[in-house]
Amino acid sequence: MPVISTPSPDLSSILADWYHSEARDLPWRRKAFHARFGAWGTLVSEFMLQQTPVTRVIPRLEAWLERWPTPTAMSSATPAEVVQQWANLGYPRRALWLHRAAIEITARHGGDVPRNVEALLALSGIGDYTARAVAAFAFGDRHPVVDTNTRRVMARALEGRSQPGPASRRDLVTMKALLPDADDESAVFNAAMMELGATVCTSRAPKCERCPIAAQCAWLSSGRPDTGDDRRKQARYEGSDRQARGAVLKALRESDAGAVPLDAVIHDWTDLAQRDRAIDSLIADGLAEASEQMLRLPR
DNA sequence: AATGCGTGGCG
DNA sequence: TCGCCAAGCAT
Repeated sequence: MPVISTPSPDLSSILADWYHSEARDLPWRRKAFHARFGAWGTLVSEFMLQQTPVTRVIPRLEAWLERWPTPTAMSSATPAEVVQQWANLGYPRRALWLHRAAIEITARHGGDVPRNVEALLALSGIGDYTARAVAAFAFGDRHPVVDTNTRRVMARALEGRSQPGPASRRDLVTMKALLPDADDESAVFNAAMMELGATVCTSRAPKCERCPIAAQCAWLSSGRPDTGDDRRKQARYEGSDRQARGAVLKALRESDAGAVPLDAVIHDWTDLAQRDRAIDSLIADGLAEASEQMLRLPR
């Protein structure tokens, strides 16, 4: 009988095999995409993917990059143009932050997206996730990339919980300990953990029968217990201030004249105090400006 | 550290 | 129908 036992493959090689055969063919994973747009392409895709689903980002990304193929190109745009191009991707402050980041990259880094995580973190709109995603996926460096997907996979596979707890910087430490030693393998590991969480180890109705690491999952082996969910619930959108802001901004984006009379902005809105609140807060956020009783996108 | 911030698809 | 959820960030 066999004297030589086959070593059981480690987590990272199982995930790498699975990733290479099962991962979705997304634009930002193509070699041609990196050849055309470099790290800027990765950075823009990551901004758009902050809380906006992949399927909604895909049709908007290429148009953005064709209009502004480099940080320097985008740095000379106006906020109004950027917010307009962002359209209905949601959370329009991200468009302003991306614009500021482009200006900062042009000023501080000669127009080249920095590779260093500290430098990336110093840019507007870039936090722990985006900084390391750019460093790992655009530059191939070894950093723990922690997002909602990897946190859920770690919570289930490692802790046996049905949902992760609130996001914590400790997650970075946990993820880093799982990374393979080699830079390139570590980038694949990050991508594979995210892909697994996005397509198999989903928040609701996870497809454990299709999971490549089912055999080593603490949650599955203990019978998928409901361990509770201490994540904060999302506030209701219907009737919210956010909905009012969204309606005002939509009106500004769609205004042919580029400006709307203040008293005509979402004129059919029933809660007038809420409408005024929305306008004031958009101005405070730099997403709108008022002059001569007109409201417009910021110039 | 808890909150506020868009929008739309899906079960 | 309607609540859940989505590659987070700044304050």
